[in-house]
Amino acid sequence: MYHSRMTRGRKHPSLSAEAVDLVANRFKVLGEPIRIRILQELQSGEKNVTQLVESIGSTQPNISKHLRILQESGLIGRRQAGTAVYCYIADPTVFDLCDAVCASLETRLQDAGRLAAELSGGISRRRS
Amino acid sequence: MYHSRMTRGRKHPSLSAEAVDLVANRFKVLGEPIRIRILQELQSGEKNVTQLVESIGSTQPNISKHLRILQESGLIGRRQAGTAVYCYIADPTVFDLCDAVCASLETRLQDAGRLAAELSGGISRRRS
DNA sequence: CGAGAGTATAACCACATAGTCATGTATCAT
DNA sequence: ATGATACATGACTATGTGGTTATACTCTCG
Repeated sequence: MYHSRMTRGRKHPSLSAEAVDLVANRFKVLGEPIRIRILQELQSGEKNVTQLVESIGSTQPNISKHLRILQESGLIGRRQAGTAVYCYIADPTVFDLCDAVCASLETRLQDAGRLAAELSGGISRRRS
Repeated sequence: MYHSRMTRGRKHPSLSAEAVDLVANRFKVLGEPIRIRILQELQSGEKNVTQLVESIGSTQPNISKHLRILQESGLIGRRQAGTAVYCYIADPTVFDLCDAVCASLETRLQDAGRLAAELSGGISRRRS
């Protein structure tokens, strides 16, 4: 039996269904590579739609649609300047999320690498 | 012009396309309410498939499919005991992610609440 | 060796959505 | 006003995937 810790430090009273939906939806917004790319582009400062279209390499309607999703989730904001619309990061904590995922993936890949290295030795040439 | 900070503290050399895909995929795995629910159920200790089916209230094949996705992404692990398969959290950092999202959503909703409160006063009864 | 319990899997359907194309809208310059 | 630029939006298609159903697999027990 694992049983592990019953509750870890702070109490987590099992979120309501709506709260779970909100959290999952935030993750879902981030679950699209092109949206991660957009956030990355905006990390170095605001950019307008055309600039994003060029730097990311997609069509303008596609970028516009993803920008809308990012804005509706509160991750980015917009500022109109003439005919151009400049987008900026509205919730910088999103990069902490990405960093945390990167860290998790890194250890996971390191473990996989260690396993691969271990397997590369074969079984027959191993003494117990 | 916003221009903001050029780079914030640590340098972020714009991840490669594959790295972005990996990150986005991790987020996508978490972008499903039922999978968040499963992780939540496992937070208090390991459970077998039948227990998860009952506590979550879905069908067994559905839960099994989501468990597979969670395992392939390295978030959970499995332990076979007789005919039962017990699942456990393999990457506890996932709860840090959820907490970070919750915190972000909380401030966002608080802001929305403040706006709502402000709007509730109307415009006409406001002096400048 | 059955029989039954616990899971996994395959086939299928329904729906959501990413991408594209065409078009609409708004702002600026001439 | 006219044209041009920047962006948004609607319609459409293709693809991915969540959920269900039926079935297969794998233990354990008698």
